[in-house]
Amino acid sequence: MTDRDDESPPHALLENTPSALVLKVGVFLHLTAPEIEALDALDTREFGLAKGQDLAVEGDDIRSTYVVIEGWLGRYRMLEDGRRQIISFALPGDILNLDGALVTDYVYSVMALTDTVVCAVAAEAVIEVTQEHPRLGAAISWMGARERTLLAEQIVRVGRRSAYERVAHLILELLYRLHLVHEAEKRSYELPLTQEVLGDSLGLSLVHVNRTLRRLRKEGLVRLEGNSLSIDDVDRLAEIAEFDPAYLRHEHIPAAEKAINDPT
Amino acid sequence: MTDRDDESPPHALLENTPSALVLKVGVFLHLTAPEIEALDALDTREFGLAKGQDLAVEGDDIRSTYVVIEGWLGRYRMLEDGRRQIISFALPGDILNLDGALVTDYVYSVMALTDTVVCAVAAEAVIEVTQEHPRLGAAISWMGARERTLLAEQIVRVGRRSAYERVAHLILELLYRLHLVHEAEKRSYELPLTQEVLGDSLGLSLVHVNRTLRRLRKEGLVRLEGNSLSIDDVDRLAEIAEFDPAYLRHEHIPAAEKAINDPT
DNA sequence: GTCCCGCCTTGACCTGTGTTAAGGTATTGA
DNA sequence: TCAATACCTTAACACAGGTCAAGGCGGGAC
Repeated sequence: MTDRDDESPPHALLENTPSALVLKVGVFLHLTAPEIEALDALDTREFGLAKGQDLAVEGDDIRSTYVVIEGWLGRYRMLEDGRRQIISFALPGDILNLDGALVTDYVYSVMALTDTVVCAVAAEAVIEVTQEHPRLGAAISWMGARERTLLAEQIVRVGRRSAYERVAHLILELLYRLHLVHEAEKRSYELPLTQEVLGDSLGLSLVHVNRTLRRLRKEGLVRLEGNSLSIDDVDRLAEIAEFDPAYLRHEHIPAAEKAINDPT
Repeated sequence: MTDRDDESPPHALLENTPSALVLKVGVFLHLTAPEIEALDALDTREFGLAKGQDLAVEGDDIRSTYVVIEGWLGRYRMLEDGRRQIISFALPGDILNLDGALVTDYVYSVMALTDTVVCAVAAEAVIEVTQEHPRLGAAISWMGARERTLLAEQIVRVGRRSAYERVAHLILELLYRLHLVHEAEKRSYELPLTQEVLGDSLGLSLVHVNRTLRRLRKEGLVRLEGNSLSIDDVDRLAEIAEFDPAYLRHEHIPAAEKAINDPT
């Protein structure tokens, strides 16, 4: 994971791409030539966002779907008194607002948590493509299903786990998700989130996140220097968090391939 | 809402239906004759579940999608020490396991919270239908999007709201959802959930749910006799919960109709 | 240099919610 | 009739996690 010239290390996967969608969809579907063509024909627009900028805010009428090329974003909701809940993180390779054409005004906001680059695709165009290429529609359903799984897991995390378990669980989820897009080493990764952001994701206060991290450090489970997080004992951490990566699978799943390839 | 012969009042909407799917999908898409035909051709199997029975448990390899005909179910996860988190409720008219063919083994369990009747459809068949009728695929994407919204809202509820707000918020969400399927009066409905179940949904203990309901009662916001819940002051409750029903819309949305009807 | 600002860290104290325990009221079934 | 079960209710107490407050450190702007 290190022998690569070091200018732009991890997301080489996603570079030079007219349509990041092709790569994303290609992760779990062997695309045919016409399908690739159709995806590439979508007109896309790549642009950057500085840390802290909102990609969209509640009430916007978004008509685009976005593929994250680089950086992290967070979907969140603010309450009137300033409390914030981060609903989900979008990492490189993730898709935001998949159903832009179906769901009209947005009820959450999306913020760049680091400097980011995203690629916008007209949401209606995505739908149109699926009309002609139903397999792509199935692929999209699949992505949607995966997102639901992530959300469900977040509910369990926040609803029934202790602070200690929550932090451990999230750390592991991020490790696995980053692995899938080659943005993590074996047991470590760059975690570009402030403790405040972590708290707002986990339903904890900044201070308690700090206490909890301290405890994990003292117990020799993780190390955290600057933004570099490394996990010393993945197994024990997984045990503490009762973490099972099963819910994160999203490679080619034979059953799905079959169902999709085999119309009628 | 009362002038109807009273044998089987509310879900008349869903009765005598070879395929509850037609009704469900029809809620937000004007179906064409061939589409209806295709949906009706799916072979379905209706069956009942007694309260407390599991429709599926973690690890099952479910190959069916279910439409809830009658009764309430809950999707949940158990932790090893007995803690339970209910991720979402499925009410009459809701669909469970929409992506049965795509996601292999299930990472949650689903339990009948009341006596229920569900209608099973082979999940792969659903996919096949969408290959031939792409508009149906879009409709399914839409349902998926709606479910994600519900999950996101649950995350905010559990992550950043107080017990008092959580209970109020859930009470309102259920009111609105039941309205959509004609299972609620204007400001009241049957709430067939024990306080333990409410707690497991809201990330609270049974005892604290009780305390909180007592408070809502004492403040004249809701009445609860047996399973009959009625809300005395919807507006104030909504204010307390910071509840905005926008996220629950799922009627015909013009933008979506257009996108879907207008291929290329 | 030095001032500021964003972020981390820690301690002291407070409170919302969990836990334990006990009893109440229906309902069911023998 | 009584016992058992399922659910609700309430009180007393405990504790996880929130809040408040203070200070540290590093990097950027000037």
